[in-house]
Amino acid sequence: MPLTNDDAHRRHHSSQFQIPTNAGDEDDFLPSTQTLLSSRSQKPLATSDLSLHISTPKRPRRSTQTATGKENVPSITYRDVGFKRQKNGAVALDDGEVFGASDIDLGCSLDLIQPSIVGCSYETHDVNSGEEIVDGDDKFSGAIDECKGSKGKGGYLVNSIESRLVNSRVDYDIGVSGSGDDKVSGDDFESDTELDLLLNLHSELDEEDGINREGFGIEATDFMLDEEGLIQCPLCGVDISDLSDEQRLVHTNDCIDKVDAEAQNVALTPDKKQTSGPRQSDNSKFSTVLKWLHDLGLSKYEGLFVREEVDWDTLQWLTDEDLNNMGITALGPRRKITHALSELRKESSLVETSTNSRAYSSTGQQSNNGSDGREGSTNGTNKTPPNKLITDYFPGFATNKKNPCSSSSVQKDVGKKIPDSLNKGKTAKRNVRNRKLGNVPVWSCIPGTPFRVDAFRHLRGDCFHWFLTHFHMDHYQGLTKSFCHGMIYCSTITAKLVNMKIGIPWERLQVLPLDQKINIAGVDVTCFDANHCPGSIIILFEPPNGKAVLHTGDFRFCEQMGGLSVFQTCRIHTLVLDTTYCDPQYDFPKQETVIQFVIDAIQAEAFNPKTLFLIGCYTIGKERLFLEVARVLRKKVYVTAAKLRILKCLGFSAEDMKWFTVNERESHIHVVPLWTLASFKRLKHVSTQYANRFSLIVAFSPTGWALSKGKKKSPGRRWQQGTIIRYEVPYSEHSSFSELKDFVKLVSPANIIPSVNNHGPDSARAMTSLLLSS
DNA sequence: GCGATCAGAT
DNA sequence: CACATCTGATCGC
Repeated sequence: MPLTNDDAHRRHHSSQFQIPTNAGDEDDFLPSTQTLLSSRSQKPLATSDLSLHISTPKRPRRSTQTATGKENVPSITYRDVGFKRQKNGAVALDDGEVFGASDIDLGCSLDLIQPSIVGCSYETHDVNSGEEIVDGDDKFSGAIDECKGSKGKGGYLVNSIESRLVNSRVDYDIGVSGSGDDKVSGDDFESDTELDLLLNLHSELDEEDGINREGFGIEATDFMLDEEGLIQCPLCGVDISDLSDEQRLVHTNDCIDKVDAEAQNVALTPDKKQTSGPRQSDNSKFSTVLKWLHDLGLSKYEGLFVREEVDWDTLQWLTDEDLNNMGITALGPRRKITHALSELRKESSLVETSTNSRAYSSTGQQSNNGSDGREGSTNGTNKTPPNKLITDYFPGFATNKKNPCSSSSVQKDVGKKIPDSLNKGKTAKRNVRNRKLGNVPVWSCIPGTPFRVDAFRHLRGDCFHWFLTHFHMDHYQGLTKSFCHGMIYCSTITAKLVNMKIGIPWERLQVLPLDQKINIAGVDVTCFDANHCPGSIIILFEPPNGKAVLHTGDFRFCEQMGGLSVFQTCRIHTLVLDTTYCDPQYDFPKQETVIQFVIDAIQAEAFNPKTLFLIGCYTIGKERLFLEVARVLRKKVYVTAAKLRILKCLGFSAEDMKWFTVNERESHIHVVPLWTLASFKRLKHVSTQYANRFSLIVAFSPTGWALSKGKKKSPGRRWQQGTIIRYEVPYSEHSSFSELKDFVKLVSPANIIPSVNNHGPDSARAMTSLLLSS
């Protein structure tokens, strides 16, 4: 049942948004054709720019079958939003689940905001808008202030670009080139726009690539060169200089398989140990600890140490706080232990890399913790040699690019399919990421420290210090409220979200300040804003061994970051790098450029008052995009109450917050989850629901993948089906290829560990063109 | 019945 | 591809 005018009238209306009246009759309105756009746009430039060719989406739309054979039809349902229909027909948010995952599914909010459409009374809306959305968490206010304080220092929030957007000449670098072979409307472009750069990128890189191949022997760069220039197997260290490239791969792959098999054999137990009892299965690894305790005359704490699964490695890094947390509340015993521990550390610092063989490494092969093996290749060479290839920083990269299931055959044409005999789909991918070190991926271990980063999928008793770089599912996955493995370190914003959404008690959360060195377990730790999503951090670890490790988490390199003095003053030994877009094909524009594009596109279409604009976002992420749209256009954007609650955690100023409204009548720009925009099917559903109020939907999908492979040089895409237009805009919260390049150049690490190893076979080559010295 | 985990989806 | 997420099934408590 469509919303009637009467219904609309009875809802309270806001004057905030003035609908332009100069548009043609709504009946006139044709589903945005290129001509129409051009002729009506306030900015001819923008409209011509928008004239991307309309292509058929590649993915066939089909309903998917669940495992049970049930039709999995995406739909907007009450259940999706986690609210309840009340007796009177009104709908209320289900408070008990306000922050349940589904509750944040803003895309499903249409039922909520348009209850009459689905047969509810208007009280519903009142229920909604009158919903108590005040957090009531005063205890956080200090923390939030702290966040705000960081604004001026170059945090996520600092990149307010409003003034630049308003004043600067519009750079239509994106969404302007049509299919890629169209000529860009000449007058409107300067010759040296980013677009040109984009267009030239591929050829340039190809050339570069060629040079590399000839000059340096690109195929060999996947392997480690030792100091004498011999090529070593990244796994066993054997000299393989004399082998052909293929033979080298074969050799390496065999090694991987061996290591993997070993890791499988020994590592299966820890994960399964719930069933067999945590203690007995690997009691031996605690025996040294227990003996040590006994020698100190503290046998009575044996139980605690076993319960917390403190093995010898973990022991070395326990702090007084840890001991207290474990339940050793008496000061005397804690003193005794910490003193004994400091003695231990002194000893072990003499033998620098000497972490004892890891718990699950029964084979003698160093199977864990990132501090070993890998470092051997670059050990001692803090100075970066000139013309070092990027893959020189990826010891064992050959192992990563290889499909783990392709065993030991050399294959460049292996394609995407993984042999059925082994893993399939995502499982296989995970194995790619996690291979090499048994269970714990290399990138989550910080060499020289007892720390893990974003490794909650691999919780173990051998670690007490868990860092979380930001609050995205793929980084906190595995973290549940029953977490009992020590302390979690993260930013204020992340801590707040972790506490709220997962229910981790504050006692387990340690907030890390920004731009300020602190000491944790004998390691200096400094955090910087990662410019990824709110609360995201880059972490610098300076362990006693002098080999600084910089872990970027997910990050987008930006000017402010380049200005940080640490990167110049501190020698970074190991860089754990977000390599999501470490491929020349990903060279998207600056965020502000994309934001400007979105703003202009909205303006171009806004002559039609019956246009609904949708902007995609994540639970956390892409805020800057819709906030800037709101600020520049001076229009509020609609968010659901649940989303607003999240936004309130992110440290935005009161001034910024006023651009958000939970009253959808106040805005024709709605913020929705990205996946709502993923398919036209869903968009059509939205369109149907809004049939009375809107005749056109313009959706923006902000994603770095907008520039991916199949899409070639088209820098942003416009799709249209009937009265629905969807733009894929290259708004990325990860570093582009060239930004990665700049960052690596700036940091000049001796060693790089990629945190994303999901590149196909070809990208190895692409990576090699990442020359440091260029 | 609930939470944790995983497989399979967009 | 998969940025990050959702959904359903399964298992253990």
